[in-house]
Amino acid sequence: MVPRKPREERINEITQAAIDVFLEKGYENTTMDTIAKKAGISKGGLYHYFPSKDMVLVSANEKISEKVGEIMESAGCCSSVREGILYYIENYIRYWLEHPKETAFLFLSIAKMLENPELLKYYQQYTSDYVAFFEGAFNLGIQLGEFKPHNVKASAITLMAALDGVLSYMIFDEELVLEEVVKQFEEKFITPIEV
Amino acid sequence: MVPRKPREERINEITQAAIDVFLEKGYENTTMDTIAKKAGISKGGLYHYFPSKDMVLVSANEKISEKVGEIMESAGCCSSVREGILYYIENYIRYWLEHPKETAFLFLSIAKMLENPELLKYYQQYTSDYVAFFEGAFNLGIQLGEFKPHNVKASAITLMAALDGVLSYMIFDEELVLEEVVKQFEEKFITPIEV
DNA sequence: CCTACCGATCGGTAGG
DNA sequence: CCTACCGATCGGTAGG
Repeated sequence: MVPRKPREERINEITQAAIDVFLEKGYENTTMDTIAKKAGISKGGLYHYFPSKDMVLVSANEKISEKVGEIMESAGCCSSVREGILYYIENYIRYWLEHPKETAFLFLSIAKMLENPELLKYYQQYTSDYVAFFEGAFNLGIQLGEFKPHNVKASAITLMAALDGVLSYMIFDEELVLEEVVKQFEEKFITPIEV
Repeated sequence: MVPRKPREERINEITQAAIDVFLEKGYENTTMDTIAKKAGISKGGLYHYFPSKDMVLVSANEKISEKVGEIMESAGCCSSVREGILYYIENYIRYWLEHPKETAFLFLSIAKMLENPELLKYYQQYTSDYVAFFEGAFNLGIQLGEFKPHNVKASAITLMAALDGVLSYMIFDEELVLEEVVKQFEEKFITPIEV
């Protein structure tokens, strides 16, 4: 028997269907059957592709976070390392700010992964990529003489942490303007390490 | 009919029972009946004190976060504002780091509150208290000539955000030592504003 | 023995 | 503050 569609593609469709329902109804209020129906598949068929609802969560989380990878890539085109990092910070915050439901889902995913040792490794992958991005950028900046030598990994983690942390604050506090926050991040995380 | 115990006390007992079960089994795997049994009450009785499972979550969250208030108070006794803020940063991180289950629960609570407009106000209360603490500290520091005048609210939010954000990183990344992280926070958030 | 599924139903639980 | 009980639903699995 020949598969109608490649496995990868099917997984992609299911993940997108899951995201649609998760964002509309929340994770806990979404049934596997609803996801299956939306993906044009049976529940039994869904379990052929995903071993559990948790793994659908992980897959949805990965897909939602893909946008962040794109922002990283675009940041590479900036004229200086400094501009690249600022570009990333601004667009990272902007993306989540413009997608509050995705942000709530992101936080739920983190919570789920933190409380489930089986899932923790997916979260580790997700964060180590982001930290590596900043580490690479800082190192490049040092190499190019833009930045002073410093503890690059520690800086990268603090910056990533502050970015993640600030998201939930910004969602409900309308006084917090994007430009203000970006300026803050520039003052705290970039200016001090500049040559 | 005379209540056997004051309402406040009963709510406290139930909240503690709920925390015990939440931390052991996770929020979603905890039934109202289990909480009730643990608190020595019936499920019907439990609903006399809490209108919904969500409100038990909020109450549990408040109680778990009480420790943070105590750290704030202790920080007031430090010899300088600088030392007080450092004391708070160190003990805030230490507390959550030593209680990873509580941290996972905290993140879950945030996620729940972000996705439920009804609950958002509880989260707002929770954060505005913390931001106010740092705002107060920074203002005092400026008054006493320890710190340079600067955008105090923005600094407070960025610092709080970074603190919250760094927690999830530290839980799984064992390379991240408390002292290192505290040093980072000092460099980024205190040294630059010192006179 | 493998793949890509399906219709039907299980044992157990939920908040109220 | 309880017993009794509801309408509905869940994630996951069976055989084919």
